Amino acid sequence: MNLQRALEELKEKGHKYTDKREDLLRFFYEQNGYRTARDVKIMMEDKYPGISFDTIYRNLHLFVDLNLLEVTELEGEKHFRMKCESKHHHHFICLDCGKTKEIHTCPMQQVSGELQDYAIENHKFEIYGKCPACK
Amino acid sequence: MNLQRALEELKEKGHKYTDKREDLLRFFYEQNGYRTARDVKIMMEDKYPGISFDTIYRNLHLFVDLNLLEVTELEGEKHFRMKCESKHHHHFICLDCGKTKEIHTCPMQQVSGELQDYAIENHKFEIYGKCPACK
DNA sequence: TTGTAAATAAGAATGATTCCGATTTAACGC
DNA sequence: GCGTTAAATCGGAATCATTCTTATTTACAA
Repeated sequence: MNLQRALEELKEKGHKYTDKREDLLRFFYEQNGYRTARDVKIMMEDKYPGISFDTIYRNLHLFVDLNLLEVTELEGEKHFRMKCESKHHHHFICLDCGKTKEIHTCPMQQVSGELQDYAIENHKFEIYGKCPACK
Repeated sequence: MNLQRALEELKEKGHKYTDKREDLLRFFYEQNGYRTARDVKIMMEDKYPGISFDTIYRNLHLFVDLNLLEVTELEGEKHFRMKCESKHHHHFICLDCGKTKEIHTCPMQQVSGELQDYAIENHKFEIYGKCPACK
């Protein structure tokens, strides 16, 4: 899903187009890593001085609901990244720069047998460390 | 490791014995699930009215450092549980009651090949849902 | 028993996130 | 284009988890 398609999706679901939303989405589409609300604010303040955290969080959560972004919790802070289009996978996350690498191993098939009477809702498999550039 | 052994460990590392520390550890040893600092405070207030969050957090972190407790981040809050003694494994976590079930599948062996030039520091594999009792 | 460093209490401070009331704006129909 | 209206935004206060600070208390070794 590219930026144009994402913006159409927004409209189809009855949300309004705003410059801020386009720029926020573009920010995530232009990188391959997790970013915090604070990162977003710093980036947006160039063009929109005085943009409020309320706007940023509201939109981040909207985009997560619309499945345009995904979120993970790291060091007491929510981190967001563009939603991957490729088939189900997990991520290595660089603790320095936030960049990610896809991991195409998922242990859930082997696990299901161990959880017969449990209602599985979701799962998280993440690997943390330093990417080659930050090492 | 049982409660007595944990308390000895405390002393060996040069920390003092206090009733609060014993009760805090016992609380975790008596259950099999993740609990928040708030949960601990509520439990402790019966016996120690006016116990401060500072004391609770300080001790929780001390016990994590001493490898007596482990911690995970869930819904914007840190959750703690007794450190498991059995060999490396992961957990199913009930989103209602916090109780856990050990998962004896770890995908890290298969993954290492995908991360040749990366410095892996740690990883997290957790499954979330409802346990049989809460379902 | 006493000295001292560790532990604790109480409450202020911090940092991320959410809420609220007032204002602005996108989009729709005319 | 113009007016209407619900959605979006702003600015700042509020909230919630967590940490810090300062003064006081306590465990325990000598």
